[in-house]
Amino acid sequence: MLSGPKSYLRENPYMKKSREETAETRQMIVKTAAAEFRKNGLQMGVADLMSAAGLTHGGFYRHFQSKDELVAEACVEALNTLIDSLALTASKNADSGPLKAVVLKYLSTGHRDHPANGCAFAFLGGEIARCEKKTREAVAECYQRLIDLVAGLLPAELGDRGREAQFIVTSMLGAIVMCRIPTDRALSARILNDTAEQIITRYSL
Amino acid sequence: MLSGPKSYLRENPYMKKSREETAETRQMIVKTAAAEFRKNGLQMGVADLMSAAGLTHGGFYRHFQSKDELVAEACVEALNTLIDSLALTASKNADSGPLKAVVLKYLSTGHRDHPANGCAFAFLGGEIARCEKKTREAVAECYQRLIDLVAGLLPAELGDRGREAQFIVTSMLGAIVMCRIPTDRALSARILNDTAEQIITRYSL
DNA sequence: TGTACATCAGTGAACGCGCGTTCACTGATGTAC
DNA sequence: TGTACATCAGTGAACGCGCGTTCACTGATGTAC
Repeated sequence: MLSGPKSYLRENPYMKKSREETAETRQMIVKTAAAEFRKNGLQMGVADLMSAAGLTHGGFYRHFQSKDELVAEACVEALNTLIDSLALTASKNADSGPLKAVVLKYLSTGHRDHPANGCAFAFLGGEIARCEKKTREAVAECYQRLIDLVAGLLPAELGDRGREAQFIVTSMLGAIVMCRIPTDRALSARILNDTAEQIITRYSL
Repeated sequence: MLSGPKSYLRENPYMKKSREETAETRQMIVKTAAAEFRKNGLQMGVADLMSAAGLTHGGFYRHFQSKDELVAEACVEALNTLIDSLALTASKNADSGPLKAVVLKYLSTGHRDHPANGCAFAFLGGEIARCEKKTREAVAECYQRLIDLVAGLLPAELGDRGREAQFIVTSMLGAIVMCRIPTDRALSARILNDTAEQIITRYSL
């Protein structure tokens, strides 16, 4: 194969370095899109996205078949990064209430005010629900990952930790969706604080 | 004034019937938009919206200064209609658990599958958060209305009914946002049922 | 009451603009021998 | 090693299309006298 006819060459790992660099560029576009979509919504344009990544729009289709493909990957990237960072928060607070730390981090004004690093379920949920099947399924898998993380932080005594985790996650999600609507900062903060307090009290975190 | 010079005529209620009909048409456009926006998102076009209302796009600006003006009114219309219908459900079930009936109606697959009549917080929340101040403030007032409705259905013994209501509403909201993402109907239904069960159990509804 | 005029909701063509996507081209890099 | 050639990420102009908005026009209805 390695010394085979020309038509086979494309399937072999020639030009390794170039391919690695290309993959890095692609990943950088995905990461940029993950931030920009959360800030501006999924209707943000390909040209603006590429320029936020320091490139011009024409090169976009060297990396992606369509904008939809990027949307799917960017949502998954955004969610996995968020879940990783919540898992890190949990392990950093393993001794002093890991779930409490996760809840307080998720329901913080910092989360509310920095959509670029925030929860794509909350910032883009409505739009994702209108996306194509593949995107929705990939995002649903991330949801499962988040549920599993939270379930693992709940006391083993609890009857059905998955169900409790589901409730905790959707509660927090709803609070972040809602708290971003009012322009009244006090009302907004109250939504976050009330929800955090309810969860912490109910689960004695 | 009534017999004053021409320049004053516009301020008087001449052509009463026409003005009423115009107001009805305008209201019909708002109601159509309230449904269409929830189905397709706020980025839905003015031309499609007007054609869904049985009109052509050109007439739009006889009724609204801009699309943003319609967006604000349509969101408020959608939310008030939803809140009214939940209040009706509560009063119909005044004897047999009004809040339980409200929770089960909100967290139903019927709600999930019929966005045209659904909760604009859940279906459009992320997009509304990116709207202009006026829209966000008007929507936040509707949120307060919903909180007050739910708070009024909670037992008076509860310490802070507003806070409890806030938690119930954001939990339900988060569940509806999330349940619309998976294509797996079983997972989707589980999100709704788990949340309903948790709320009903916790508040002994 | 009848006639001439004014109003204005609704129509459909047109506006400039930005969208997702395509394409001919460039130039840096890797391959062939 | 040196030279001729192939690859392909990235560029920027261009594509058709749909967007929000404007405008000259229409025709039904109301007003003036």
